[in-house]
Amino acid sequence: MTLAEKAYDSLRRDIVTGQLKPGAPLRMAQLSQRYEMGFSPLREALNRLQAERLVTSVALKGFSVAPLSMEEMWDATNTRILIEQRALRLSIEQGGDEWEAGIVGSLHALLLQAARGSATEAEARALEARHHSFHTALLSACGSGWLMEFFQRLYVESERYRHPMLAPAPGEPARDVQAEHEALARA
Amino acid sequence: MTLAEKAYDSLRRDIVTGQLKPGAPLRMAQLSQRYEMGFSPLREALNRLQAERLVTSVALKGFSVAPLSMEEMWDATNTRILIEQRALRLSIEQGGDEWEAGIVGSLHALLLQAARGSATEAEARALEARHHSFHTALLSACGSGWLMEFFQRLYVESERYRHPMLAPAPGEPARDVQAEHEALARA
DNA sequence: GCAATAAGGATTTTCGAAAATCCTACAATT
DNA sequence: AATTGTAGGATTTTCGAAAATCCTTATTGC
Repeated sequence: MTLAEKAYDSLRRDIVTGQLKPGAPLRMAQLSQRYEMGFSPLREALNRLQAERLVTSVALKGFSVAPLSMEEMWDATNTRILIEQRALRLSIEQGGDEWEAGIVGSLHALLLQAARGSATEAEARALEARHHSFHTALLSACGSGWLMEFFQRLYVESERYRHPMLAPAPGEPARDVQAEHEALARA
Repeated sequence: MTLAEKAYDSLRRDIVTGQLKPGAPLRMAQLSQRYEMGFSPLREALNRLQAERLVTSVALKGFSVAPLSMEEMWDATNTRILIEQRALRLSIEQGGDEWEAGIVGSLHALLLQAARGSATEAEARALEARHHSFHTALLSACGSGWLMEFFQRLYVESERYRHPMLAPAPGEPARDVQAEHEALARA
Protein backbone atom coordinates (compact mmCIF):
# COMPACT_ATOMS: atom_id res chain seq x y z
CA MET A 1 0.00 0.00 0.00
CA THR A 2 1.46 3.32 -1.05
CA LEU A 3 1.75 6.33 1.21
CA ALA A 4 -0.87 8.17 -0.82
CA GLU A 5 -3.34 5.38 -0.12
CA LYS A 6 -2.53 5.45 3.57
CA ALA A 7 -3.03 9.20 3.55
CA TYR A 8 -6.36 8.78 1.82
CA ASP A 9 -7.60 6.20 4.30
CA SER A 10 -6.41 8.14 7.33
CA LEU A 11 -7.80 11.47 6.21
CA ARG A 12 -11.07 9.91 5.19
CA ARG A 13 -11.50 8.18 8.52
CA ASP A 14 -10.59 11.28 10.49
CA ILE A 15 -13.03 13.39 8.51
CA VAL A 16 -15.89 10.89 8.70
CA THR A 17 -15.45 10.32 12.42
CA GLY A 18 -15.26 14.02 13.06
CA GLN A 19 -11.74 14.07 14.43
CA LEU A 20 -11.10 16.65 11.76
CA LYS A 21 -14.00 18.98 12.23
CA PRO A 22 -16.24 20.31 9.46
CA GLY A 23 -14.89 23.55 8.09
CA ALA A 24 -11.47 23.12 9.67
CA PRO A 25 -8.59 24.22 7.44
CA LEU A 26 -6.15 21.49 6.45
CA ARG A 27 -2.64 22.92 6.35
CA MET A 28 0.04 20.94 4.64
CA ALA A 29 2.59 21.42 7.40
CA GLN A 30 0.20 20.16 10.06
CA LEU A 31 -0.92 17.17 8.03
CA SER A 32 2.66 16.34 7.17
CA GLN A 33 3.47 16.14 10.86
CA ARG A 34 0.29 14.40 11.87
CA TYR A 35 0.54 11.60 9.33
CA GLU A 36 4.31 11.52 9.10
CA MET A 37 4.75 11.90 5.37
CA GLY A 38 5.70 14.50 2.79
CA PHE A 39 3.45 16.81 0.84
CA SER A 40 3.07 14.73 -2.30
CA PRO A 41 1.06 11.80 -0.96
CA LEU A 42 -1.06 14.16 1.12
CA ARG A 43 -1.94 16.32 -1.84
CA GLU A 44 -2.93 13.27 -3.84
CA ALA A 45 -5.23 12.10 -1.09
CA LEU A 46 -6.71 15.57 -0.68
CA ASN A 47 -7.45 15.82 -4.37
CA ARG A 48 -9.29 12.53 -4.33
CA LEU A 49 -11.25 13.55 -1.27
CA GLN A 50 -12.11 16.83 -2.89
CA ALA A 51 -13.58 15.04 -5.87
CA GLU A 52 -15.71 13.10 -3.37
CA ARG A 53 -16.80 16.35 -1.68
CA LEU A 54 -15.33 15.39 1.67
CA VAL A 55 -12.95 18.32 1.46
CA THR A 56 -13.20 21.64 -0.31
CA SER A 57 -10.36 23.57 -1.83
CA VAL A 58 -9.65 27.03 -3.13
CA ALA A 59 -6.75 27.54 -5.48
CA LEU A 60 -3.66 28.84 -3.69
CA LYS A 61 -5.53 28.95 -0.40
CA GLY A 62 -5.54 25.27 0.36
CA PHE A 63 -7.95 22.63 1.58
CA SER A 64 -10.60 22.45 4.29
CA VAL A 65 -12.86 19.78 5.68
CA ALA A 66 -16.18 20.07 3.87
CA PRO A 67 -18.80 21.72 6.07
CA LEU A 68 -22.01 20.09 7.23
CA SER A 69 -25.46 21.63 7.31
CA MET A 70 -29.04 20.66 8.01
CA GLU A 71 -30.08 21.34 4.43
CA GLU A 72 -27.37 19.12 3.12
CA MET A 73 -28.29 16.38 5.55
CA TRP A 74 -31.86 16.34 4.31
CA ASP A 75 -30.70 16.40 0.76
CA ALA A 76 -28.40 13.45 1.36
CA THR A 77 -31.14 11.56 3.18
CA ASN A 78 -33.74 12.08 0.48
CA THR A 79 -31.36 11.25 -2.31
CA ARG A 80 -30.25 8.19 -0.42
CA ILE A 81 -33.80 6.97 -0.22
CA LEU A 82 -34.19 7.38 -3.97
CA ILE A 83 -30.98 5.49 -4.71
CA GLU A 84 -31.46 2.72 -2.18
CA GLN A 85 -35.08 2.12 -3.11
CA ARG A 86 -34.12 1.57 -6.70
CA ALA A 87 -31.06 -0.54 -5.87
CA LEU A 88 -33.02 -2.69 -3.45
CA ARG A 89 -35.81 -3.27 -5.92
CA LEU A 90 -33.31 -4.34 -8.56
CA SER A 91 -31.49 -6.58 -6.10
CA ILE A 92 -34.68 -8.33 -5.14
CA GLU A 93 -35.55 -8.86 -8.78
CA GLN A 94 -32.15 -10.10 -9.80
CA GLY A 95 -30.53 -11.47 -6.66
CA GLY A 96 -29.86 -15.19 -6.49
CA ASP A 97 -28.90 -17.58 -3.74
CA GLU A 98 -25.46 -16.16 -3.19
CA TRP A 99 -27.04 -12.74 -2.73
CA GLU A 100 -29.32 -14.05 0.03
CA ALA A 101 -26.43 -15.93 1.55
CA GLY A 102 -24.39 -12.75 1.63
CA ILE A 103 -27.17 -10.91 3.42
CA VAL A 104 -27.68 -13.62 6.00
CA GLY A 105 -23.96 -13.88 6.54
CA SER A 106 -23.32 -10.19 7.03
CA LEU A 107 -26.40 -9.79 9.18
CA HIS A 108 -25.11 -12.56 11.40
CA ALA A 109 -21.71 -10.91 11.64
CA LEU A 110 -23.39 -7.60 12.40
CA LEU A 111 -25.50 -9.05 15.19
CA LEU A 112 -22.51 -10.76 16.74
CA GLN A 113 -20.60 -7.53 16.80
CA ALA A 114 -23.61 -5.60 18.07
CA ALA A 115 -24.00 -8.05 20.94
CA ARG A 116 -20.35 -7.51 21.74
CA GLY A 117 -21.09 -3.84 22.31
CA SER A 118 -19.29 -0.78 21.05
CA ALA A 119 -17.47 0.36 24.15
CA THR A 120 -13.92 0.66 22.83
CA GLU A 121 -12.84 2.60 19.81
CA ALA A 122 -11.92 -0.59 17.97
CA GLU A 123 -15.29 -2.19 18.69
CA ALA A 124 -17.18 0.83 17.47
CA ARG A 125 -15.17 0.81 14.28
CA ALA A 126 -15.81 -2.90 13.74
CA LEU A 127 -19.53 -2.42 14.32
CA GLU A 128 -19.62 0.40 11.82
CA ALA A 129 -17.75 -1.73 9.29
CA ARG A 130 -20.22 -4.58 9.61
CA HIS A 131 -23.16 -2.25 9.44
CA HIS A 132 -21.74 -0.95 6.21
CA SER A 133 -21.12 -4.46 4.91
CA PHE A 134 -24.69 -5.45 5.66
CA HIS A 135 -26.14 -2.49 3.79
CA THR A 136 -23.81 -3.14 0.89
CA ALA A 137 -24.80 -6.80 0.80
CA LEU A 138 -28.46 -5.84 0.64
CA LEU A 139 -27.95 -3.86 -2.55
CA SER A 140 -25.08 -5.83 -4.02
CA ALA A 141 -27.20 -7.71 -6.57
CA CYS A 142 -28.66 -4.59 -8.18
CA GLY A 143 -26.27 -4.93 -11.11
CA SER A 144 -25.62 -1.22 -11.36
CA GLY A 145 -22.16 0.14 -10.66
CA TRP A 146 -23.51 3.68 -10.71
CA LEU A 147 -26.21 3.02 -8.14
CA MET A 148 -23.65 1.30 -5.96
CA GLU A 149 -21.24 4.18 -6.20
CA PHE A 150 -23.88 6.76 -5.40
CA PHE A 151 -25.02 4.61 -2.51
CA GLN A 152 -21.47 4.51 -1.15
CA ARG A 153 -21.11 8.26 -1.51
CA LEU A 154 -24.32 8.91 0.38
CA TYR A 155 -23.57 6.28 2.99
CA VAL A 156 -20.32 7.99 3.88
CA GLU A 157 -22.07 11.32 4.00
CA SER A 158 -24.70 10.07 6.40
CA GLU A 159 -21.94 8.53 8.48
CA ARG A 160 -20.55 12.03 8.91
CA TYR A 161 -23.87 13.18 10.34
CA ARG A 162 -24.22 10.16 12.60
CA HIS A 163 -20.89 10.71 14.28
CA PRO A 164 -20.87 14.30 15.62
CA MET A 165 -24.17 13.89 17.41
CA LEU A 166 -22.88 10.69 18.97
CA ALA A 167 -26.16 9.63 20.55
CA PRO A 168 -25.95 5.92 19.72
CA ALA A 169 -29.74 5.51 19.43
CA PRO A 170 -30.30 3.73 22.74
CA GLY A 171 -33.02 1.43 21.39
CA GLU A 172 -32.67 -1.77 19.41
CA PRO A 173 -31.81 -0.77 15.85
CA ALA A 174 -30.44 -4.27 15.36
CA ARG A 175 -33.89 -5.73 15.96
CA ASP A 176 -35.44 -3.41 13.42
CA VAL A 177 -32.83 -4.29 10.87
CA GLN A 178 -33.38 -7.94 11.62
CA ALA A 179 -37.11 -7.71 11.10
CA GLU A 180 -36.64 -5.56 8.04
CA HIS A 181 -34.35 -8.13 6.52
CA GLU A 182 -36.70 -10.98 7.22
CA ALA A 183 -39.46 -9.16 5.42
CA LEU A 184 -37.22 -8.37 2.48
CA ALA A 185 -35.84 -11.86 2.07
CA ARG A 186 -39.41 -13.15 1.80
CA ALA A 187 -40.23 -10.74 -0.99
CA MET B 1 -5.76 29.17 -12.68
CA THR B 2 -3.16 26.75 -11.38
CA LEU B 3 -1.37 24.20 -13.50
CA ALA B 4 -3.17 21.37 -11.75
CA GLU B 5 -6.49 22.87 -12.80
CA LYS B 6 -5.30 23.24 -16.37
CA ALA B 7 -4.17 19.64 -16.30
CA TYR B 8 -7.54 18.55 -14.98
CA ASP B 9 -9.46 20.43 -17.67
CA SER B 10 -7.22 19.25 -20.48
CA LEU B 11 -7.19 15.63 -19.43
CA ARG B 12 -10.91 15.63 -18.84
CA ARG B 13 -11.64 17.09 -22.25
CA ASP B 14 -9.29 14.72 -24.01
CA ILE B 15 -10.83 11.74 -22.27
CA VAL B 16 -14.42 12.78 -22.85
CA THR B 17 -13.85 13.59 -26.51
CA GLY B 18 -12.05 10.32 -27.02
CA GLN B 19 -8.69 11.80 -27.97
CA LEU B 20 -7.33 9.67 -25.19
CA LYS B 21 -8.91 6.34 -25.93
CA PRO B 22 -10.67 4.13 -23.39
CA GLY B 23 -8.22 1.72 -21.80
CA ALA B 24 -5.15 3.61 -22.98
CA PRO B 25 -2.35 3.77 -20.41
CA LEU B 26 -1.42 7.25 -19.22
CA ARG B 27 2.33 7.44 -18.70
CA MET B 28 3.69 10.31 -16.74
CA ALA B 29 6.50 11.03 -19.18
CA GLN B 30 4.12 11.23 -22.14
CA LEU B 31 1.62 13.41 -20.32
CA SER B 32 4.38 15.65 -19.07
CA GLN B 33 5.47 16.28 -22.65
CA ARG B 34 1.98 16.53 -24.06
CA TYR B 35 0.72 19.09 -21.58
CA GLU B 36 4.06 20.77 -20.93
CA MET B 37 4.18 20.53 -17.16
CA GLY B 38 5.84 18.51 -14.42
CA PHE B 39 4.56 15.42 -12.68
CA SER B 40 2.98 17.06 -9.66
CA PRO B 41 0.07 18.89 -11.29
CA LEU B 42 -0.57 15.91 -13.54
CA ARG B 43 -0.78 13.51 -10.65
CA GLU B 44 -3.19 15.80 -8.85
CA ALA B 45 -5.45 15.95 -11.88
CA LEU B 46 -5.25 12.19 -12.37
CA ASN B 47 -6.24 11.56 -8.78
CA ARG B 48 -9.27 13.76 -9.11
CA LEU B 49 -10.26 12.08 -12.35
CA GLN B 50 -9.83 8.71 -10.76
CA ALA B 51 -12.24 9.63 -8.00
CA GLU B 52 -14.70 10.55 -10.78
CA ARG B 53 -14.12 7.21 -12.49
CA LEU B 54 -12.82 8.78 -15.69
CA VAL B 55 -9.46 7.13 -15.13
CA THR B 56 -8.47 3.96 -13.31
CA SER B 57 -5.27 3.38 -11.43
CA VAL B 58 -3.32 0.51 -9.97
CA ALA B 59 -0.77 1.21 -7.29
CA LEU B 60 2.76 1.40 -8.69
CA LYS B 61 1.49 0.58 -12.16
CA GLY B 62 0.03 3.94 -13.02
CA PHE B 63 -3.12 5.34 -14.56
CA SER B 64 -5.26 4.44 -17.58
CA VAL B 65 -8.27 5.94 -19.27
CA ALA B 66 -11.34 4.24 -17.84
CA PRO B 67 -12.75 1.67 -20.28
CA LEU B 68 -16.20 1.83 -21.84
CA SER B 69 -18.63 -1.02 -22.27
CA MET B 70 -22.18 -1.64 -23.40
CA GLU B 71 -23.22 -2.78 -19.94
CA GLU B 72 -21.88 0.34 -18.39
CA MET B 73 -23.59 2.48 -20.98
CA TRP B 74 -26.96 0.98 -20.17
CA ASP B 75 -26.27 1.32 -16.50
CA ALA B 76 -25.41 4.98 -16.91
CA THR B 77 -28.46 5.59 -19.08
CA ASN B 78 -30.90 3.93 -16.68
CA THR B 79 -29.41 5.62 -13.66
CA ARG B 80 -29.50 8.92 -15.48
CA ILE B 81 -33.20 8.51 -16.13
CA LEU B 82 -33.78 7.89 -12.43
CA ILE B 83 -31.80 10.94 -11.38
CA GLU B 84 -33.12 13.31 -14.01
CA GLN B 85 -36.73 12.29 -13.53
CA ARG B 86 -36.50 13.11 -9.87
CA ALA B 87 -34.56 16.31 -10.39
CA LEU B 88 -36.95 17.51 -13.07
CA ARG B 89 -39.99 16.78 -10.95
CA LEU B 90 -38.50 18.74 -8.06
CA SER B 91 -37.53 21.59 -10.34
CA ILE B 92 -41.05 21.86 -11.71
CA GLU B 93 -42.46 21.87 -8.21
CA GLN B 94 -40.05 24.42 -6.83
CA GLY B 95 -38.83 26.41 -9.79
CA GLY B 96 -39.80 30.06 -9.98
CA ASP B 97 -39.62 32.70 -12.64
CA GLU B 98 -35.85 32.89 -12.73
CA TRP B 99 -35.77 29.15 -13.32
CA GLU B 100 -38.04 29.44 -16.35
CA ALA B 101 -36.09 32.41 -17.57
CA GLY B 102 -32.90 30.39 -17.34
CA ILE B 103 -34.42 27.60 -19.39
CA VAL B 104 -35.73 29.91 -22.08
CA GLY B 105 -32.43 31.74 -22.21
CA SER B 106 -30.23 28.69 -22.52
CA LEU B 107 -32.59 27.08 -25.00
CA HIS B 108 -32.36 30.20 -27.12
CA ALA B 109 -28.57 30.16 -26.93
CA LEU B 110 -28.59 26.46 -27.79
CA LEU B 111 -30.77 26.96 -30.85
CA LEU B 112 -28.65 29.83 -32.09
CA GLN B 113 -25.55 27.70 -31.84
CA ALA B 114 -27.29 24.72 -33.41
CA ALA B 115 -28.35 26.84 -36.37
CA ARG B 116 -24.76 27.94 -36.72
CA GLY B 117 -23.80 24.31 -37.29
CA SER B 118 -21.03 22.26 -35.75
CA ALA B 119 -18.55 22.09 -38.59
CA THR B 120 -15.39 23.29 -36.89
CA GLU B 121 -13.93 21.92 -33.71
CA ALA B 122 -14.67 25.14 -31.85
CA GLU B 123 -18.30 25.19 -32.98
CA ALA B 124 -18.85 21.60 -31.93
CA ARG B 125 -17.43 22.40 -28.53
CA ALA B 126 -19.64 25.47 -28.16
CA LEU B 127 -22.70 23.46 -29.13
CA GLU B 128 -21.87 20.80 -26.62
CA ALA B 129 -21.38 23.45 -23.93
CA ARG B 130 -24.79 25.00 -24.60
CA HIS B 131 -26.45 21.62 -24.72
CA HIS B 132 -24.99 20.97 -21.32
CA SER B 133 -26.07 24.38 -20.04
CA PHE B 134 -29.61 23.78 -21.20
CA HIS B 135 -29.87 20.44 -19.46
CA THR B 136 -28.39 21.93 -16.32
CA ALA B 137 -30.84 24.83 -16.43
CA LEU B 138 -33.74 22.40 -16.68
CA LEU B 139 -32.79 20.73 -13.40
CA SER B 140 -31.24 23.70 -11.65
CA ALA B 141 -34.22 24.42 -9.42
CA CYS B 142 -34.39 20.94 -7.90
CA GLY B 143 -32.74 22.20 -4.73
CA SER B 144 -30.58 19.12 -4.32
CA GLY B 145 -26.83 19.36 -4.59
CA TRP B 146 -26.54 15.59 -4.61
CA LEU B 147 -28.94 15.10 -7.48
CA MET B 148 -27.14 17.81 -9.40
CA GLU B 149 -23.77 16.22 -8.80
CA PHE B 150 -24.96 12.79 -9.85
CA PHE B 151 -26.57 14.32 -12.90
CA GLN B 152 -23.27 15.96 -13.84
CA ARG B 153 -21.39 12.71 -13.36
CA LEU B 154 -23.78 10.80 -15.58
CA TYR B 155 -23.93 13.56 -18.15
CA VAL B 156 -20.18 13.42 -18.62
CA GLU B 157 -20.32 9.67 -18.84
CA SER B 158 -22.96 9.73 -21.56
CA GLU B 159 -20.89 12.35 -23.36
CA ARG B 160 -18.11 9.79 -23.55
CA TYR B 161 -20.44 7.38 -25.31
CA ARG B 162 -21.78 10.03 -27.66
CA HIS B 163 -18.38 11.01 -28.94
CA PRO B 164 -16.67 7.83 -30.19
CA MET B 165 -19.62 6.87 -32.38
CA LEU B 166 -19.64 10.36 -33.84
CA ALA B 167 -22.83 9.99 -35.84
CA PRO B 168 -24.29 13.45 -35.14
CA ALA B 169 -27.91 12.27 -35.28
CA PRO B 170 -28.82 13.69 -38.70
CA GLY B 171 -32.36 14.67 -37.69
CA GLU B 172 -33.55 17.68 -35.70
CA PRO B 173 -32.87 16.93 -32.07
CA ALA B 174 -33.21 20.65 -31.42
CA ARG B 175 -36.83 20.55 -32.47
CA ASP B 176 -37.54 17.69 -30.11
CA VAL B 177 -35.88 19.48 -27.26
CA GLN B 178 -37.82 22.59 -28.14
CA ALA B 179 -41.13 20.76 -28.08
CA GLU B 180 -40.16 18.93 -24.94
CA HIS B 181 -39.34 22.17 -23.20
CA GLU B 182 -42.61 23.78 -24.22
CA ALA B 183 -44.51 20.90 -22.73
CA LEU B 184 -42.51 21.04 -19.54
CA ALA B 185 -42.81 24.77 -19.04
CA ARG B 186 -46.59 24.43 -19.20
CA ALA B 187 -46.65 21.79 -16.49
C1' DG C 1 -7.71 59.47 11.94
C1' DC C 2 -8.14 56.60 7.89
C1' DA C 3 -7.25 54.57 3.41
C1' DA C 4 -3.85 52.97 0.39
C1' DT C 5 0.54 50.70 -0.24
C1' DA C 6 4.61 48.05 0.45
C1' DA C 7 7.59 44.78 3.10
C1' DG C 8 7.88 40.46 5.49
C1' DG C 9 6.41 36.06 6.69
C1' DA C 10 3.49 32.13 5.99
C1' DT C 11 1.41 28.91 2.80
C1' DT C 12 0.51 26.67 -1.35
C1' DT C 13 2.11 25.00 -5.70
C1' DT C 14 5.58 23.19 -8.79
C1' DC C 15 9.83 21.22 -10.15
C1' DG C 16 13.76 17.98 -10.47
C1' DA C 17 16.00 14.33 -8.59
C1' DA C 18 16.25 10.28 -5.50
C1' DA C 19 14.06 6.08 -3.83
C1' DA C 20 11.15 2.25 -4.50
C1' DT C 21 8.84 -0.91 -7.35
C1' DC C 22 7.69 -3.32 -11.50
C1' DC C 23 8.44 -5.52 -15.99
C1' DT C 24 11.35 -7.77 -19.50
C1' DA C 25 14.81 -10.53 -21.23
C1' DC C 26 18.21 -13.67 -20.62
C1' DA C 27 20.73 -17.20 -18.33
C1' DA C 28 21.03 -21.23 -15.40
C1' DT C 29 19.10 -25.38 -13.52
C1' DT C 30 16.18 -29.39 -13.39
C1' DA D 1 11.63 -27.94 -22.90
C1' DA D 2 10.00 -25.77 -18.94
C1' DT D 3 10.79 -23.29 -14.79
C1' DT D 4 13.17 -20.57 -11.65
C1' DG D 5 16.23 -16.89 -10.71
C1' DT D 6 18.46 -12.56 -11.66
C1' DA D 7 20.25 -8.38 -13.71
C1' DG D 8 18.94 -4.21 -16.28
C1' DG D 9 15.98 -0.76 -17.67
C1' DA D 10 11.62 1.56 -17.38
C1' DT D 11 8.06 3.59 -14.52
C1' DT D 12 5.85 5.15 -10.58
C1' DT D 13 6.10 7.24 -6.12
C1' DT D 14 8.11 10.28 -2.71
C1' DC D 15 10.95 13.83 -0.96
C1' DG D 16 13.09 18.45 -0.30
C1' DA D 17 13.78 22.75 -2.02
C1' DA D 18 12.58 26.59 -5.18
C1' DA D 19 9.01 29.50 -7.12
C1' DA D 20 4.71 31.73 -6.83
C1' DT D 21 0.98 33.51 -4.32
C1' DC D 22 -1.49 35.10 -0.34
C1' DC D 23 -2.12 37.27 4.21
C1' DT D 24 -0.66 40.28 7.96
C1' DT D 25 1.32 44.24 9.65
C1' DA D 26 3.45 48.48 9.57
C1' DT D 27 4.20 52.69 7.28
C1' DT D 28 3.22 56.47 4.37
C1' DG D 29 0.39 60.05 2.52
C1' DC D 30 -3.82 62.61 2.63
